[in-house]
Amino acid sequence: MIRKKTTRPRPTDGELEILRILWERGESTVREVHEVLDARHPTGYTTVLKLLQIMTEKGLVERDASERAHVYQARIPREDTERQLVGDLLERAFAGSASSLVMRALSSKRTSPEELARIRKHLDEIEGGRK
Amino acid sequence: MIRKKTTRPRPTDGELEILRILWERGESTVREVHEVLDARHPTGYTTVLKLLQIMTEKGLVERDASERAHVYQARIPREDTERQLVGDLLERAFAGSASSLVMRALSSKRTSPEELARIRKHLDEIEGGRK
DNA sequence: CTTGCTCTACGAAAAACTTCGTACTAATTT
DNA sequence: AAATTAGTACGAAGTTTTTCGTAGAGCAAG
Repeated sequence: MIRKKTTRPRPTDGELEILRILWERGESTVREVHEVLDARHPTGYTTVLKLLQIMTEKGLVERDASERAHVYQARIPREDTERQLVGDLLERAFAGSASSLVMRALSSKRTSPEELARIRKHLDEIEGGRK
Repeated sequence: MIRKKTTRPRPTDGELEILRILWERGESTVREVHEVLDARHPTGYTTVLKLLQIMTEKGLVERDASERAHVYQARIPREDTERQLVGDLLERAFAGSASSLVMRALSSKRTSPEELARIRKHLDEIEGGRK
């Protein structure tokens, strides 16, 4: 199969849910992923299996089939995916204006003083590094 | 048809594109929306028409059929939609951590000093208002 | 009036996602 | 050894999104 050079499409909702579990837990079997997912919202075992198989085809995860229960792990880094998703939303809904996006993010949900402080620190780092 | 009380599903990519045009232009005919959209990426006229019809059914836009060329306008405010989208992403990908999201937003694309200043101002306003 | 343009309505195909049932195989228990 | 359990593979159905083609109505020129 030929590798796509173009940018990856955003992961779907289902894919992202699974990726997050794999990022957190690291290598996991279908059963393990299913347990976490099923607790959040009832899901059939084979549903998770199928999704993992599709994600393997798409190159989102990697499968180790050496054991009977295959072991999966994410193949795309969390940071990259987060950047992709937020960058996509930035263009799609905010015409590239980061300040609008940040403003909405902060108004969508009460943000703790600690969070706000962390954001300030990021800003300092960025501006510091640029000056 | 019965009106859903639960939260609206996120607008799809196509819907968002059209909503943005309506937010910008205000009331518009299919032809007007099509012109803008087609310039961005080639789209058939009836494709836009159909999408607007579906969006009417879904309650995303409102149609004024008094003239021969129906006139559409967005029925959901831009701010609400932006908040919805960013809030959704916040939960879906960042487990509610606004600072992580902001950090990624800023790293997904170089942000101008003006933008950064604007963000600082938002932070000031939020913290000021809270104290 | 008839031809042609501009619209809307509607059906429907194609792709992408989600979900699950069934079949089959390998291991484990009784 | 037979029965149960734990897995994978695969097909397929249901839904949602995207995209158009075709039909038909209304109006305006010729």
